[in-house]
Amino acid sequence: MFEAVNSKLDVSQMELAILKFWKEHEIFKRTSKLREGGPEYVFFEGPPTANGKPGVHHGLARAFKDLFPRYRVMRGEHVIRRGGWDTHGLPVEIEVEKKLGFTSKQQIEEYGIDRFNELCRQSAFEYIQDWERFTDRLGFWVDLDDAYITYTNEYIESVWHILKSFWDQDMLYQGYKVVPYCPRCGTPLSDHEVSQGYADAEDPSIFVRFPLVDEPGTSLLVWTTTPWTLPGNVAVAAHPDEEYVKVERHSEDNGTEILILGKALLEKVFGDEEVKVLETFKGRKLKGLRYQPLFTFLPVEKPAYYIVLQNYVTMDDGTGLVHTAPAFGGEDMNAALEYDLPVLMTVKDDGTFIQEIRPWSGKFVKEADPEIIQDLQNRGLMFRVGTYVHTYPFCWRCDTPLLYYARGTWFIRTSQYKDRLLTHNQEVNWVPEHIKEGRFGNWLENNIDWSLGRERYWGTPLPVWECQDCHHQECIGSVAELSAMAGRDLSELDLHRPYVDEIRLECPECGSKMVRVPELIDVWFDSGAMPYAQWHAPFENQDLFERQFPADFICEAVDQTRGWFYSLHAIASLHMDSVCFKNVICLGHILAEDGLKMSKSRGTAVEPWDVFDKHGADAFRWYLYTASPPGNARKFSTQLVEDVVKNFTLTLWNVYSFFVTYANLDGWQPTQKKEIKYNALDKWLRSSLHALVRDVTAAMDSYDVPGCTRPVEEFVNTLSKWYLRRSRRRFWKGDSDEDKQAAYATLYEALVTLSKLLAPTMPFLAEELYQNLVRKADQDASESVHMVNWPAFDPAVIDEQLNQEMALVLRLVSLGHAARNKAEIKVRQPLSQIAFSAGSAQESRVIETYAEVFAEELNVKRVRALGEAGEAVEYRINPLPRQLGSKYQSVFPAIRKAMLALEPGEVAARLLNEQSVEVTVDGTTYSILPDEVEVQAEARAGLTVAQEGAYLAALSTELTSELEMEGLAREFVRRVQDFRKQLDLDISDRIRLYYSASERLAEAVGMHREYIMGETLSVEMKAGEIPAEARTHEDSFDFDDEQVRLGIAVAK
RNA sequence: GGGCCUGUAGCUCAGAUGGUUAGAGCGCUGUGCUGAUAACGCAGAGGCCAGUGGUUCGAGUCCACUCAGGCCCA
Repeated sequence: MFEAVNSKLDVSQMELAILKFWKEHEIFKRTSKLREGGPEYVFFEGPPTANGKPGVHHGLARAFKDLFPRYRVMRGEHVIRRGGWDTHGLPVEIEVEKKLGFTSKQQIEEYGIDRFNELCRQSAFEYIQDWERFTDRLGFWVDLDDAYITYTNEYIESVWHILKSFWDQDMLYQGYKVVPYCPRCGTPLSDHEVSQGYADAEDPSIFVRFPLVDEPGTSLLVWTTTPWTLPGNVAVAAHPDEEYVKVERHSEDNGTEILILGKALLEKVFGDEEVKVLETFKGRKLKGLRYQPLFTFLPVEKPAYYIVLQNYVTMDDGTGLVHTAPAFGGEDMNAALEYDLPVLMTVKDDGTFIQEIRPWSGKFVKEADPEIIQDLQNRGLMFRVGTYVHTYPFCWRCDTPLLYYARGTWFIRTSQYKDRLLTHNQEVNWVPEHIKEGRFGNWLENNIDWSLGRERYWGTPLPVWECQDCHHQECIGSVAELSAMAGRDLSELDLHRPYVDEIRLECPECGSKMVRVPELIDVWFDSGAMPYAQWHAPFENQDLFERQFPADFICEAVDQTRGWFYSLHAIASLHMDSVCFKNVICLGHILAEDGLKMSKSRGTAVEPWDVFDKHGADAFRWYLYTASPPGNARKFSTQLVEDVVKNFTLTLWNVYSFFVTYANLDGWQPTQKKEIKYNALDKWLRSSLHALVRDVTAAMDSYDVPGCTRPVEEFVNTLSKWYLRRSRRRFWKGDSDEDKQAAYATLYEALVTLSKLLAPTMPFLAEELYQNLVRKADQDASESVHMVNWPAFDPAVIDEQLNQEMALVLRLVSLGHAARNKAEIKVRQPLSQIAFSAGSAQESRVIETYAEVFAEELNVKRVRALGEAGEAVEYRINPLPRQLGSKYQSVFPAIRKAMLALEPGEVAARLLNEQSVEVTVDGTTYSILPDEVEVQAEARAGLTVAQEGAYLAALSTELTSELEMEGLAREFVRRVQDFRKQLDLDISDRIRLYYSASERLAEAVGMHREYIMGETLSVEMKAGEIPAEARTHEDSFDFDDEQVRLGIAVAK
């Protein structure tokens, strides 16, 4: 016996019970143990930071991450699903700073780096319990007890090892580069950090005169949006090949002045003002032209203040003459290197002017802009002042405007290994595919060196020590190495600041003191090093690491393209000369119902626990899998998850509870091994089922998530709405014959297979079905659906033709129902016959093959093909463009015209007999084949007809008294059934039935006595007075002008 | 400014290699059914397939440009 199933499913309660079952029986652990020795399937968990609460978007990634390991385990593979936590980095520091109310680095140092970092260590795990509960409830199987943690000494040591190996290969270098720099955080930002903080900003837009030294009264007109960089100006750049002009205009003091600017920008700059063009020339002519410096706060030790030629100059906006301050722009710095210009460092680390910039010393540079503008105005150098709205980068954490700033920092020479990065990218299967060549490929193509240094506190220290005297540098690759260099055992040392900083080494070159450089490394390097560092390789577990590298599968959202995806890929390419992950699903973002990002302030954020509590994790997961392709952004709401429950879960649940109910009534057991005589419907269902297994397996193997879920949905739908609908009677008919056995066996096979197919995607429901359907019947079966093997399909069972035929049957049945509706004759009234017409001879065969199915479903006595009885039928023919068009190309329209000009009846007759038809166009004769034309039939008047495309159903509506009697009998049955239900009788309760009916009805009941008793489970049926024992169950019914009084007594 | 993606019914999505009449589910309206009933059947309303121009006998599909949105980069 199966456990009785309540047709009303409480999803949440069911899932919680399954969770408990998994926990009590340690199913997760045992699925892994079970597959030990099997092929290794490698999954890398991208470590989240637990210093914020998990949201639905984390559910998205975790749902997708969970799917493939579960599937692979069922395929017999062994998967280590090790969790991980990303614990370092600025986000963590910022949170702690907020708590402490700090706004500057100085406060941190005063507070003490040791105490500060201790708080960071705690903060990184602030919400770890939320994460654990969330992960658990979602059914994401990942080992969090043994998760790797990026702040551990072991992890850091592995990172150091990689850095050292880079150092040894000269991949690590220190360089001066203009970097985006946050003056508040006091650190340069990586590109991926910068990219998170672009926003529209209004900046000054000023046009400044740079008076020429050798041509009094003539000035260069230069445009900039960063007045604060002007004290750092050392040159002006012009494009060598663009046209420039010298113009004369009336100046404000009623005199005239001469300005030089790009010709293309004349109109933009002067608008309606009339200016006189004195001269036009190429930019290269300007080379070396000297101008008077705007400011002379700092001495220059090299030639400066002249025009340089640079190809990056454009005529898009400004004046075509570009102010060059090497300390504050990448292109400026390049120009400085090319022309050997001086670099004026006018700004301190904290973003304020240095002492030498006297008027604005100590002022934050952006705040000094108005004063600088005023100063230039006072000196008559300002041509125009305006504002300019553009997108400008702000610090992604603290919102401070970033400064582009020349700083000494550390880099990895990734650009030198671009070829390797590109080659290995070719080995990766990206889902969606376009990321490979598009977003990620382009990014690699334009690779720039990885800026590694971070001047912060909570992170992996860069293990480079520098001699204070001779500046010799040593990179340390392990704790042992450090100990050896320091001359004492440091194995207990916390490898964080400030402790590492306190270690002083003796310089092997000069014997002087070496101290660690101040930088930490980019946290992305931490997470990108996880394939090695999670195992503490190569210091420990080297063999394990080798078995667990590279990954078969990783999955994160698209924003990781230049984050984790890149850091994994770059480190693996440089360190191992290998691909790091073979398959990657790159998820789109989750949007709120309004199509915008979820926002707490707009109230559009969805709380994941709401979803879990109301509709469960399975439905949540299923929605994410089926709603849209994984790479697309997806709108999300609780309502959409509810629809999954209603349309999918409950449909399946109904089939399941139906099966269990009747199987229990009949005492049916799956273990009964007998030759099964499948009927056509069973064969079709099994054919569909095995095709489903085939397709879902293929989709799973190619990481096609909609492909492994949507077809299941489709199958369940047809299972419920066609197979079960058509097979219902087979289950509740009295005797237990072969046909009934076949029905049970088929439905059981379908349900059990579904539970396995659903195990990776709906792990709870799958387990629930499995426990009852399989474990209840067979105590020796695997303890969990997640421990069984993935279902195999039998190609011999798959009959594509059968599947197509049944699709046609469904279509024709639908037409039959439409015809009945049109005739306004209910299905309960039997009719004499229905005739169908299909578009081709081949399709017409289906009508005969499935005559019985049609007869039963549509309640007709006879089913036939239209036209066979010689009734007058009109035909239309439809030459099919797909076939004929592609065959005859441009002649097709003429052929089509010629076909339609022929006598349709004759053409149809030939085609339906599978003969070809000849048409002549422009003297050429074409032979048109039967499958190139669709034949549409039209029935003569007198039949009730429903038509769709080439298909037609014609219903005979004449009623004989015999048919009417049968109709009445069926109506009678329905009243009895209604009554049974009303009385809340059990489905299998036998009854004694008493009735007194009006004359015609009584006659009908008499004629169909056996049928009625069988349908209503009556052991006795008597006309006349209702006996006392049935009095309590007595009622009257009127229908079809007939009356009946019924009494029911339950037979014991 | 550049790159990648998306745009098909009120909503969520399908629409191989181009094929003339663009589909499904949900929702809505009407109607039928009532031992699958938190259902089901049938019918209906609802689409300038984002726009413009091209290629073609034929374009939702291919090409170019434009517009809107998302993400990434400057």
